[in-house]
Amino acid sequence: MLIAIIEDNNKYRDCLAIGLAAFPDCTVLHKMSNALHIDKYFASELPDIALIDINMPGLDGVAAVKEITENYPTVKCVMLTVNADLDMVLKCMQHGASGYLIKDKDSITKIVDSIRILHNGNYNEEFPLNGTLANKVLQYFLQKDKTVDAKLDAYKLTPKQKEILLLLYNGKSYKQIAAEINISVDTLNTHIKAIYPKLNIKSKGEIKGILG
Amino acid sequence: MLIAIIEDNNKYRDCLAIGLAAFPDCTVLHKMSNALHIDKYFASELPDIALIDINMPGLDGVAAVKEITENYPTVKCVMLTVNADLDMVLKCMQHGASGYLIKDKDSITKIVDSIRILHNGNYNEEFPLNGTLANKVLQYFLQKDKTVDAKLDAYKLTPKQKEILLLLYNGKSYKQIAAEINISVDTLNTHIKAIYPKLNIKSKGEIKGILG
DNA sequence: TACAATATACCATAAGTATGGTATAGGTGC
DNA sequence: GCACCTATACCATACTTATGGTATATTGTA
Repeated sequence: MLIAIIEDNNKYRDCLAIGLAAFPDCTVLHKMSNALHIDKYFASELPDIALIDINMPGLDGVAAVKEITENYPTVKCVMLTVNADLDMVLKCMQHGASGYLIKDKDSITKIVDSIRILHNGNYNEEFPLNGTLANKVLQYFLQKDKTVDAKLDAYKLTPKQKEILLLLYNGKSYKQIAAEINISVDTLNTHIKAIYPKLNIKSKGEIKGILG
Repeated sequence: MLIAIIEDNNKYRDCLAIGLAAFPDCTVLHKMSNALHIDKYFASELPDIALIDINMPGLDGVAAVKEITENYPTVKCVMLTVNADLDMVLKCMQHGASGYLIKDKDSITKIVDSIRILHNGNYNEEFPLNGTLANKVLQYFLQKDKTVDAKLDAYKLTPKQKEILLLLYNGKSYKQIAAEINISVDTLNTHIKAIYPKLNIKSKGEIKGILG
């Protein structure tokens, strides 16, 4: 497997390169201290896997993933980071990262195992993910999947407010809602003035962010 | 921790009870061979945790979870099963199960660890899940998330239009979107005038109806 | 080269949404 | 009874979103 390492910390980068070289099926093709010269390196030879540090000065890891997946779709990106930040993981996933490992907790062996899985298997079927992160991501999706009704309970809304919120959530206009539940648009406005502060939002659009 | 075991296999039930009793912080409160008499047992004393076998004759494990979470919301349900069936996991999650472990792969120690986490922590923050299953569930949700992208393809939108539609879908205001993708609000309006007819809609709110 | 498609931008107007205020009637609980 | 919450309604104003029109620069392609 041909590997590119994009990591600003010289020590860790070299350490990783040496560690990987110890595995007969791993060849470290490129070593970069930032993501600015990806094109230059990749022009000579394309790696199978790019190990990318998230926290880098200049062009950061997330941007690097985006660039690689867009311009070099055959290269699979595995993120390396010290912090298990859910937002970062989701961002990287959205931009097409293929895996997410944590520097301290995941050993070289674990890294090699992960990239082997990626290299041999189907990108869509495997996403090497650190256990702690897997749980966080899972929670995120579970939260997202929880029934809307259950979520509404958390905001101490009255039955009327729930009813209205659901109609808003389903994309209906004020007119439609007022007609449907037989109140005036003014009354509807009054209800909404009570609902939004409870959810800490300021517009219809943000309801999606609350209820998924 | 007070534990109830609901498991039709006598051998495994007793084995589990004995195993759990070896941990000083575990007390097996009830042992049941089916889920029919939950009320009778729970009337005398409520457990903290219910370990529930999925495959039981009569009232099955999924139904048991439902009954317990509805009537005894303080009791946390951990499912035990031999098969890593994704559908089952999702069903149990929807009905409020707090964890999902596999009989053969997850040892007693793992079970105890899991219920300790549940007992001490917040139900919303932890969901003990067998690693194999975690991956499956993760894939399921990732796949589910991808369908939005697939749906967009059906409407023959340009990349810019897709980008804008997704931002609209996520509840962002015109101002926010214009700032995010560095175009003027006027240009954004022009794009939207091109997008809505393609989707046969007339307002932001209706996007939810299209993309779910 | 010329055409089509895309992306950009501005103007104007109408419709919808957000937020402030004020007010009345019915129900709950102390 | 009185305070409190809920639901109802109206007024006014500001902001956001929707839709019409017109126009220009870029890109790819017939």
